[in-house]
Amino acid sequence: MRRRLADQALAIYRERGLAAVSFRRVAEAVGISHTLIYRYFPDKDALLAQARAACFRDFETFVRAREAEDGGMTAHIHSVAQAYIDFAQQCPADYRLMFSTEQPPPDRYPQLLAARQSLFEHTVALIDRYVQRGELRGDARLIAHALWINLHGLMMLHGAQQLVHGMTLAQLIDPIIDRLLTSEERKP
Amino acid sequence: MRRRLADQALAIYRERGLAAVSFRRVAEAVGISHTLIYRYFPDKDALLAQARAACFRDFETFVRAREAEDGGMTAHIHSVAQAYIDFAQQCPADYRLMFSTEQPPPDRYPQLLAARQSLFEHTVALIDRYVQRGELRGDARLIAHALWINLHGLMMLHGAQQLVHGMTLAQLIDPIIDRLLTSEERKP
DNA sequence: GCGATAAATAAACAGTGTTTATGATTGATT
DNA sequence: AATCAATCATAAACACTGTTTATTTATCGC
Repeated sequence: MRRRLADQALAIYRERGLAAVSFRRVAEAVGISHTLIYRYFPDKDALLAQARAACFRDFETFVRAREAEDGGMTAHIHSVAQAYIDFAQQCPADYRLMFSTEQPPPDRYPQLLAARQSLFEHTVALIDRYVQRGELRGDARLIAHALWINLHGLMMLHGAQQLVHGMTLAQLIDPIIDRLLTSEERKP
Repeated sequence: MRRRLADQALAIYRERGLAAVSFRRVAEAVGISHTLIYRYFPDKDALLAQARAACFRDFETFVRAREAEDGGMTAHIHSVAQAYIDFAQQCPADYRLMFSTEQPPPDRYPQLLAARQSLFEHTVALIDRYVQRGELRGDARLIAHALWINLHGLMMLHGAQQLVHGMTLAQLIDPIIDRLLTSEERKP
């Protein structure tokens, strides 16, 4: 039931925006009274946190389904980056909700924290594999950070329509990733 | 008067969060009736857009005041990056508001667009100076993009408390910038 | 002084998250 | 099987919100 409510909240968010996500509307869509939601969620933030967690799980499923492991390290990591970009473009609402700056501290929602952490740890693990094999130098977690930093920063500028015209996102991010994978490790 | 209202809205936002920014509260703080705000702003989004624009202007003033031009290119650009990080940490609310994912398309608010563009163009200009002098290779706008992408991505991961412990933001971003400034230009 | 215009407010509307009171349903106990 | 308690579900109410419409107040040219 928690899932049905969160799914419905997400559906409304997707097609009508955050302001349209109200207990009344969600409850009506599910077919219950709006005060009954309080049996399943302590407040609206908790409902949205659950919806966010669902987004992160979908995000991870999407990336896992798209990553191409059989073309070598470079192709593999590029495919992950491309999957990240594709998801952000195909599901802009989900992406906005997940990375909204106005959400309460995620410490209070362990499921959300876990879903997001799981996605990130998947990236760390895949990079660490190549580090272990000696194909990549450096700390896997730091490289994963750099990758996420660039992907998220790129999507942010894209969302703000502040990118140079006439270039695809792939054209912008690919050289950055290449640089990330080929450059020597530094010790500051 | 528009400024007074936007300033007060920002003040309330800073200390009590977005949910607390209401026409009633802003109007009371300024000493007018809440419906009078409609003489100055068509709706709440417009009021918030004005507050955002003020943030961007403050942001630019802050960065300009902090950038150290007399230590050479590398020190100069590092100082700008550090100013960016410092502002985001000293005024987290302003930063959240400026880069909120839930704002209406900024095309509708020319002042906001101009303020943000002005800040970005300042970065482009400063980098272009070094490109013109031959100290830096590549397209200034692309390099400025890469810089912003990394800075914003870093602050996002920081805000999500997803960065490795025991490292300052400077320790994370400095090697990235060094790499950005020293690596050869690529033609994808 | 007076009418027209602008400025400011008050009242009202539809809708919100949340709390409290009220009714329906179930399940176990005697 | 009847009853009591605990849960489930709803309805009503509260204090808000953004926004619209009506009403009052002030200002200015003549």
